[in-house]
Amino acid sequence: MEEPSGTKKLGVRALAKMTGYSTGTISRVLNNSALVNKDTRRQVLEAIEKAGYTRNPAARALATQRTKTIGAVVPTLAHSIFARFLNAIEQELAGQGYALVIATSGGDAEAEERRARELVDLGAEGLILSGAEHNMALLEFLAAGNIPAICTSVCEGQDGLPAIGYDNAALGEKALRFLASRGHDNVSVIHGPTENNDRTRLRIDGVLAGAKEAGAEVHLFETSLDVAGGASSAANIFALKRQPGSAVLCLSDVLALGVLFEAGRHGIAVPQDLSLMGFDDLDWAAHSVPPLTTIRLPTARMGTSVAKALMGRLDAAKEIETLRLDAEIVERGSVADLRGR
Amino acid sequence: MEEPSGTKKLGVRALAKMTGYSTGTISRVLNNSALVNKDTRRQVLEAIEKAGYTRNPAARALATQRTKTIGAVVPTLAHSIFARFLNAIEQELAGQGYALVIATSGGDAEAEERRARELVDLGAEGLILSGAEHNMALLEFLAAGNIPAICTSVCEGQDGLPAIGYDNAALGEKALRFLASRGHDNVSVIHGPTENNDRTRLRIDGVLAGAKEAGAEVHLFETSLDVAGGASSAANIFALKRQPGSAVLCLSDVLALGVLFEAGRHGIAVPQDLSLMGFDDLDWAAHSVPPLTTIRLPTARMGTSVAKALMGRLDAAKEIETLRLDAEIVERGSVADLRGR
DNA sequence: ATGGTTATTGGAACCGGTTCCATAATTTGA
DNA sequence: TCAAATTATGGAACCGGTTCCAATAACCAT
Repeated sequence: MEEPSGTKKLGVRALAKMTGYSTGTISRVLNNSALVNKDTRRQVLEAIEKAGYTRNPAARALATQRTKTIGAVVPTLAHSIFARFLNAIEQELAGQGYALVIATSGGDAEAEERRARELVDLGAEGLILSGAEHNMALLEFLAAGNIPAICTSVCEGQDGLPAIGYDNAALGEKALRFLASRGHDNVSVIHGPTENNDRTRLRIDGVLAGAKEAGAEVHLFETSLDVAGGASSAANIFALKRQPGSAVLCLSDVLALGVLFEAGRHGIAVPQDLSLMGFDDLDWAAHSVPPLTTIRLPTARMGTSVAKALMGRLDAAKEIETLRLDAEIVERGSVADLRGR
Repeated sequence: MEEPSGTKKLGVRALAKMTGYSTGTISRVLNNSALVNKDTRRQVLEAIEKAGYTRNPAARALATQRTKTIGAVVPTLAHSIFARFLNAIEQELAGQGYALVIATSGGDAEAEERRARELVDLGAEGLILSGAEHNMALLEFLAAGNIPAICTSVCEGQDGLPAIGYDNAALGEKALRFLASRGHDNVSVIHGPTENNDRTRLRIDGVLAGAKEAGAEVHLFETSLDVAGGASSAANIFALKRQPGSAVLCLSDVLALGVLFEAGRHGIAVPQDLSLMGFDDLDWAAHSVPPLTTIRLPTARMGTSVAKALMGRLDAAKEIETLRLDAEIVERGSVADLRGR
């Protein structure tokens, strides 16, 4: 209907007839096999070029039992932290001829399972998951199908799944200790939803542990994970009669941006009147006023490592090893040093 | 090597043997065909469940000649504007059982062509491209393979390609007219790289056209498309002996954030001392100090439309029609009204 | 009972590369 | 000069669902 032109279908067999060689030879040329005569290769390539042939990916995948596709299920693409992560993965995969298929779960475990199944059903050979907390059904599905998968953004997988990421609890603790070391013994912590988000929960656990050790007081404020959430939490904090502390720790930089704006709106100077610390090190953090002291998450390195691990598993049957990347505090100007005052 | 356990391979034929039905019937069940006895269906489904069978996507794709996969090539995933766009696409596609494969080009036309080919070679049935400006080789490739593709973020495709997006030039003009209508007749325009970015060029063209009509003066500042770029351009502008105007128009919100920070750093009040206008309407724009007056791009609607159009083309051979979405100015507090002063 | 449907199912052909095995051609070695 | 390699190539079998056509069974109205 679209193409009443050509001679039906253009496949290896047609190419074979055209060139006088066999399908086997055509295929060998297509795959850069060493066992083809230079001259033959040239002829075949010419024919391919002239005929405008492109190979059928499905047939190829069926015959080789490889799709060279890996899938990633992330809560959302709308947060730059995930986008950055996927960007790195994609870069790494592309270099080896792999494709990245993505799906979003909205942070829901059921949805994650569904989407993961769909990705596999559409050809994904390996999966990248977010966090360590997954549906039992998903785990069984992965085990049954012997599908390699990696938990990311955490450093400990669930139920035998390997993980590549950072130690959220340790980082939370580190952040609080840092603040305490600067004399802040009463910290307001703003964080996103804990439901369906083990990374946030782990960070909170770490913060609490750090507070206990350092003898600091902590107040938790849960809100939506966006600038608006950060701003409204800040407004709440500022409105409290009894000032709940001299520092605000945001478990995501987006929240910190909201706090920064809200502080500006109230004429509260950072860090003179209020110290602020973030988590992520987003693009703007180095340029805000004041520049934000935050924890730099190794998002890009994580993406690269995940991609490499998965490809190693698929291409060379190399077992995927859990990897803990470290993240350091980037000290800029948003936290005041209260010692000795 | 991995599985010395089972009885070799588990396919429809094995399932047929197990249940006593034929491969045809198994397939019919798998595809929810209406012509299967209720009872038969139940039995087959049970067997499938028990055996933990999952169908081979490649074989299915080969037989049906459909992969239900569409590909998107974007300059980068690291900018939230693209992430938001892809998020919307993914949501829409997922509802219809389609998968989204992504690739990044870094804004380079050669790379775009290469990546587009790879996506098709990996199974993409349709392509989503950014901007209207593409490699000739890519266009030929698409035409030769009769591969549906859509140019996005623009409202006019290249060489017959359909487009779904907004009118960058018109919006640039609209922005400048808006500023002029508020009494700003000397505007500094900060924008990202124009090389390999027709959208930015179109916006600039529009701005210049608007300036001519409104009798306003315009100064262009090109920089990198990030907060740092916005900040450094702002610093340059502030440093100019002769104040080049009372308003800064940023052709991307990220740049405006940099300007906002830099202004704060210099003690320049927005909008009292300087008016600022953006482009995109990112998450934070409604919450900054002052909230940013900007042009809200219909990113999500664009994503949804693109997905729908592509699926309509693939599932129902419906021709893709170029679509111009409109974007309006969101007036918040960052532009001062100079009239009558 | 009879011709004609309608509801189900069997099964082979097919989708289009890949790959292994056999064959043929050319070279190497002793 | 003959056997053993080495190099190229042909070709059929195969990957695993899908689908079309034929076949059987059950059902209907006259």
